[in-house]
Amino acid sequence: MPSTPPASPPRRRAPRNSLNPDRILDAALTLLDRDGAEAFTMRGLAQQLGVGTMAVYSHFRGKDEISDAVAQRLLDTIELPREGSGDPRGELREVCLGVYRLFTEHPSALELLAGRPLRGDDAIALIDRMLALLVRAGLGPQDAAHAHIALMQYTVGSALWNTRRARTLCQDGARDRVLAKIAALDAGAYPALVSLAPDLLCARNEGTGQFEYGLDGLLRGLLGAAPQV
Amino acid sequence: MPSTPPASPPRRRAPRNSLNPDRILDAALTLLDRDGAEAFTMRGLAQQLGVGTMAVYSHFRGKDEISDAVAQRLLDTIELPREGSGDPRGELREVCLGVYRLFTEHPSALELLAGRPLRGDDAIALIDRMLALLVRAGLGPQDAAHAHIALMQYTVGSALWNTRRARTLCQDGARDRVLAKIAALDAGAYPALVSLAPDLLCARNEGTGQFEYGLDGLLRGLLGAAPQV
DNA sequence: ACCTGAACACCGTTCAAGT
DNA sequence: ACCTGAACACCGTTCAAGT
Repeated sequence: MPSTPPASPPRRRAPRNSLNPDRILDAALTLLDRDGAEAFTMRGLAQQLGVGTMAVYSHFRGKDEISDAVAQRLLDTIELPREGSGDPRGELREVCLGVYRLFTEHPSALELLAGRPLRGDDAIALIDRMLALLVRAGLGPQDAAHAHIALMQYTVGSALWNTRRARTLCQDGARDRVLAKIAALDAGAYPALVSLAPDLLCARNEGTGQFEYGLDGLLRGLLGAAPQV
Repeated sequence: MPSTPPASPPRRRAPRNSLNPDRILDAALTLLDRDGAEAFTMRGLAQQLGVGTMAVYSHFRGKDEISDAVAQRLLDTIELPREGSGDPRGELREVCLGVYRLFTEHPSALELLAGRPLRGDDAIALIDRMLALLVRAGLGPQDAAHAHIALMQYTVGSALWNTRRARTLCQDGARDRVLAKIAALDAGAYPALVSLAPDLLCARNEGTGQFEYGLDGLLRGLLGAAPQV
């Protein structure tokens, strides 16, 4: 059938002001969450918007600027617990959980934020809040600074760990291959691993339980001995 | 000068067996460490080897297989402390420091390993060792599993944090821009951050000091109260 | 068997041109 | 001003061909 038109007919020219930074960022976040940062392309973004590839460049300098803007917007969505007069440890827990949730709900945020300096007001507010809580918990300036960084590192590391694990385990048959590998382990050579394998697998599937286990341990170790459930 | 030959004359055909997997992985690691995972390309690798782009494909299926092999080789270089009968906490510290050092000395290793399941024997040995130490420290099976994952997450997060920070701070003027940003902060709006800014900057430049601070805190919190220097 | 260049289907981005 | 396609310099990889 020689005269068949192409399957997707050439898009009509987009009306004059149909595009704007907000619409672009919405589409970018949708694609980022759906396909991951690695698969995020300018061409795909334009297609999602129903627009020529270069149209986006009228609103953003390029891909990096879009990634930055998406990251910034995500940071702004972190909910800080309302200023409480209660124990600072509980509030610190909430703040870290908020950051963790952001990163696990938007896995691409990790890749977007990991490399860039935090320069949004909300990120600043978050850091200030954590530091104030650490001081209120009784830490001196240097301890508070160290503790703040340690908490952020643990939180980011946990989120990264989980999202990467999730991605590799979602592939077809990956789960079975892991189980087979474990079953094949030599119990003589790796006794601890073999006997704890069920617990390891179980710990992984716990959602935020694993994160909270380490977070509570870290807070306990950093803030002092108060047992607190 | 119309007859000038091209600056780099076409490479002679490479002798028959000059290439082998080891030479390829050596070159790959060199490039990865020098330019980062993002800048690592098959074409660049072939050029580094003085060989046509496609020559590498005779020894590896593709880029992913090379990345996997490099990651595996790096993992194998982690030195486990010799089996000690002493306190498990000190040994756990050493193991985590070893992993941390690997990741900070080879920043690309993080990107290579973060997404892939650990399937080398040395990685297995490392996990087994950590679990055994945690059990020896008195943790039950589930606690040991949780603690092991938390320690890995913290270690990976710290290394990621540092290498990314280092990369962005190495760019020209980035350091000054950060300082200017801090100086411009409103002390009324962000009192804790402003007063602790010097401590934060200082904590960052400490090398492994910051990492050890959090690691000791985490070990203290996970293993129990024994104070230990 | 090992190494080669040309070619394909991608990518981000520059550019000159349309409206 | 905003949107467009063609073109450029990249990328990983397939392929048929050289040695």
